[in-house]
Amino acid sequence: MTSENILVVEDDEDIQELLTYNLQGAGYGVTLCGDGYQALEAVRKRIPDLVILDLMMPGISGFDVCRELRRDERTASVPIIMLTARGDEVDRIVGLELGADDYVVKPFSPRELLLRIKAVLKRLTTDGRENQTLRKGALQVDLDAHRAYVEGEELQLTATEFKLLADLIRSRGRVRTRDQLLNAVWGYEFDGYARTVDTHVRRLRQKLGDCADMIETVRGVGYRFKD
Amino acid sequence: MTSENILVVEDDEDIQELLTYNLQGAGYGVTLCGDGYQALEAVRKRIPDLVILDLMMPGISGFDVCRELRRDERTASVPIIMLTARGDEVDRIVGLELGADDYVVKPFSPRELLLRIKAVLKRLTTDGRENQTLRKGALQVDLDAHRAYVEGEELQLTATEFKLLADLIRSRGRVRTRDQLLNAVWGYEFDGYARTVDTHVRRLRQKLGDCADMIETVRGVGYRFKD
DNA sequence: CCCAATTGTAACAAAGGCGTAACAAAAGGT
DNA sequence: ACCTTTTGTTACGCCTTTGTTACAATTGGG
Repeated sequence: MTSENILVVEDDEDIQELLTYNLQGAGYGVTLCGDGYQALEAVRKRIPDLVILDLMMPGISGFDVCRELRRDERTASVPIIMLTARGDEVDRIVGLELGADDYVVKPFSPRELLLRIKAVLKRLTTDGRENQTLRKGALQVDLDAHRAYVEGEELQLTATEFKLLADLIRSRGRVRTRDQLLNAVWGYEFDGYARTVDTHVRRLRQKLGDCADMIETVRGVGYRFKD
Repeated sequence: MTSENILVVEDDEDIQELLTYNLQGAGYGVTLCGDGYQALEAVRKRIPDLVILDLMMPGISGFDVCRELRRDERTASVPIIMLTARGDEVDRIVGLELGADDYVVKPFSPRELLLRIKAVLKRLTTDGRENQTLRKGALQVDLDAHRAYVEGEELQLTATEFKLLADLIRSRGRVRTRDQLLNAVWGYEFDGYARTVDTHVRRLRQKLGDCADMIETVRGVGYRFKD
C-alpha cells in the first residue's frame, strides 16, 4: 500500500521539523511549504491526501489558502486540518465558509495530531459506507458488529478466529498461504510457527459446524475459502 | 408542506370525536384506531408522525402498544403522547421503559393537548437530524437534559459515564474498540491507558443495574451496546 | 504398497484479557 | 482551605485464549 501524502504548510521551522519527523515516522509522505504561495503551487503539482495548514502565516494566510483550495474543484474535497494558536478562533474554522475538517490548537502533541489525521482520513473512506457484512452461503460475517452467523445462529468466535474467518472470506476463491494469513491476521511483528495457522483453522472449522468444509485445504500451499 | 399525520388510539368514541375534530381543525391528518390491534396494524401500513395513545383500553393496553412501537426500530423514534385517567400513573409513563414523550391527564382540554403536540413535534424537528433522546429497551438517554433513566428512574451518572453511555448507544450494535472510545469520549488529547475504559464501563454497568448487560464485552476487541 | 511430506487432532502450559477493588490524584463545591 | 466527588492508575486473580508440541491420519509420488 502506498503511503498517503500530507502537505504541511507552516512557517515556523521548529514546527516544520517536528511535524516532518512525526508524520514520516507514522508512515506518511510529507511535502513541506513555508508559506501560502508555495502551498498553492505545490498543490498544483500534486494533489495531497491531506493538508495541514497553519492559520497565521506571512503572505497569504491559512484562511486564504483554505478558501482557495475549496474553490478549485480538484482540491475541494481534500481534507484540511488547521493549526491555530488561539482556541477562540476555532468556531470560525470548522464547518465555516472555510470548511476545514478539523483543527488543532498550538501547542499540540504530535500524538494528538496523528490521531486526528487518522480520524479525518478514515472518515473519508468509511463515511457513507454500508454496514460491512460478508456473506457466503449459510455463513454471514458482520464486521461492524463483530459477529458471525451460520444459518442465522451466532458463532462464539474468539478475536483471532474472527479475523481469520474474515480474511478468508474476503479472499474467497483464492488460496492464502500460511505466511499471508500470518501477516494479515497476526500482523507482521508476529514471529511464530506457520503451524499456528493450522490450529486456528481447525478451531474455526469446529465452530463452523456444517460450514466447516467451506475452508478448503490446499495441500502444500495453504487454505482457501470456497467460492 | 404536507400536514403531519397523527395516529389516535382511543376506545372512547366521544374522545375520538373530540380529538378528530380538534386535530383536523388544527391542520393535522388523523387516523383513528379503537384498540391496540388496529393501532399496530395501522402503523405497519403507514408510520405516523405522532401517536396519541390511551393508556386504558380493552385488549392490548397502551402500555403494550407503546412498548411494541419502541421495540421496532422503524417506529422507535415516533413521538408518543399518552392519555391517562389518573395522575399518579404519570411517573411510570414518561421516561419509563415505555418512553412516552409526554402525557395528558384526562379530562383534558383540547387546547392543552394541541400545545403538547406542537411542543413534541417541534422538539423533534428543532433538535436537528439527530435524535436528542436515545432509547433502547428500558434505557433512555436524554442528551439535552443530560439525564439517563432506567425504567423511569434517573441514574446519577458522572459526566464521563454519561458520554460513554451516549457514545455506546449511538453506535449500538457495532463494536467499539477501546481506542475508539477513548477518542470519542476522552478526546484526542487524552494520553492514558486503555484500561481506563474498562473502569468506566464497570462503573456504568453498576449504575445501570438491570440494564448492565446491555453493554456487552467483546473479548479481545472492545465493547458493544446491545441492539 | 510404502515412504515421506503434509495436515489433522489433542493436550498442555504460557500468555493475555477482563472484572474487581483499592488507591491516589484531580476537580468541584462550600 | 476543606471536604466530597470524580477520575485515572495500578494490582490481583480468574478464566479464556493462544501458541506450541507430540502424535495420528492423510495424501501423493515413486
